[in-house]
Amino acid sequence: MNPTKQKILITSLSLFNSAGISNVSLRTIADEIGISVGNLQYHFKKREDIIEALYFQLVEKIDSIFLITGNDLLKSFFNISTEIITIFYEYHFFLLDFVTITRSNQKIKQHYSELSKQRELASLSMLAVLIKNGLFREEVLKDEYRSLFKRMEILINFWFSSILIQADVLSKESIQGFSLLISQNMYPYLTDDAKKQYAIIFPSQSLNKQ
Amino acid sequence: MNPTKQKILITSLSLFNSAGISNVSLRTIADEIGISVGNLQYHFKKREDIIEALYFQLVEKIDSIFLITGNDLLKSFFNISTEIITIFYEYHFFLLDFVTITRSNQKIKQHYSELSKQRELASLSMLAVLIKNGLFREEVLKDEYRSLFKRMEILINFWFSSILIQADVLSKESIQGFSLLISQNMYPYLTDDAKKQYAIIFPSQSLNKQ
DNA sequence: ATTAATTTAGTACAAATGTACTAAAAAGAA
DNA sequence: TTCTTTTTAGTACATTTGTACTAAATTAAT
Repeated sequence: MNPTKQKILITSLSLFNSAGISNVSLRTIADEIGISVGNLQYHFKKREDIIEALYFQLVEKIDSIFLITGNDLLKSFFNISTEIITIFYEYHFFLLDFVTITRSNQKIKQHYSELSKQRELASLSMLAVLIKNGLFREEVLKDEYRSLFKRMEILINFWFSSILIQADVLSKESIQGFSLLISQNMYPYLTDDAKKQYAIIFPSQSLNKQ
Repeated sequence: MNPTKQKILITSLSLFNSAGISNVSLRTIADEIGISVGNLQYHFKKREDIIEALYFQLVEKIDSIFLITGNDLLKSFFNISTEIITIFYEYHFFLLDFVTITRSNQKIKQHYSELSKQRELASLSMLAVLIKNGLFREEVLKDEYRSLFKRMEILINFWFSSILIQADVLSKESIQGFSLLISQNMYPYLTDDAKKQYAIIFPSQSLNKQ
């Protein structure tokens, strides 16, 4: 890719993340790089185009996660959400303005909508495997795991938002808090066998029984 | 309250909800009411002041929920989240732009931050009562119910956002989906006794055992 | 009825933003 | 070299937005 184009994407990402999309104009980006707005416009006709490009970068990175599959089934299941949130952190501007972006960009909205459906199917079939391997219990409520997926999706998409509505800055440490949240969300669905493994994977969460 | 002032708040709320804050200017509001911008400015010096006023309206309404306590402990516990989300729907503009608003308004951010802490304490003591009454099980992980509260908070705050990043419009029906999500989030923490009650409260969620 | 306070309308302005357009400079191809 | 294409810079413009300011109109008070 054209080095200028690449520089624009990297700088935009950094500025978007730290200041929020609405506070970053084309001039801000151009000034930060040290090029003219005309030049910037030559590479990206509209501001939306930059956001779109970054979105598809993000999607690609997330996709690559699902290609790697570990040996320890349960552990890799927990790891996936940590890996996702780590990449999401790199692009957190997008999540912080998720609603605004999809509101003004139909292309991204439609793409994400499709993606979400695919992810749901993939997650449910992943869960089916975990059940078959005796790690997750069977459903005891109707659509229980679809509901679990939905909740996970919301937690992942809006975790950083939930931090920033209270804190002044977003730091990388917030990723750890997320892992705790997610693992505890899963816990009740584990079989007794898997719960023992859980205690080994997350020893700090264990209760000191008296 | 001054009738014009009241009209401004009602109209602003309606416009904010349907178009999103960023697409509603002072002129839009004034035009919609049929008054001058000058007049509007007389009542609310800055656009932020309208948002602030609406925020505190919202907070007040939510507060009033916690004053009412039903007889059936478990049922009223489930009802609370439905009541909250119903009021949130009335003010959904706020939740859809939660990050943007708190980013530019320190007063709201700090107030919400305090509020959140209070709500956490209130929820945990509520849960303590439910445990004492044999409806919720004891914690089996460290800070398990704090984590549950956190998850509930995120789901409540960003439920409408999670709908709108995929759908084109937000309808009142989305409230039902939320109730399902929340009740299923609670289910694993219920005692066997409470699970039986659950099956009565939410018969449609029961699995037809074969 | 006169005065004072409140409410409303209208105008104007400065700042910012996306974007269109032109021309120069640099790079590549023949 | 000469010609073309790509890349860059610079200028200019239309629009929007929040907001300040002035003056008229309305309402309340005495």
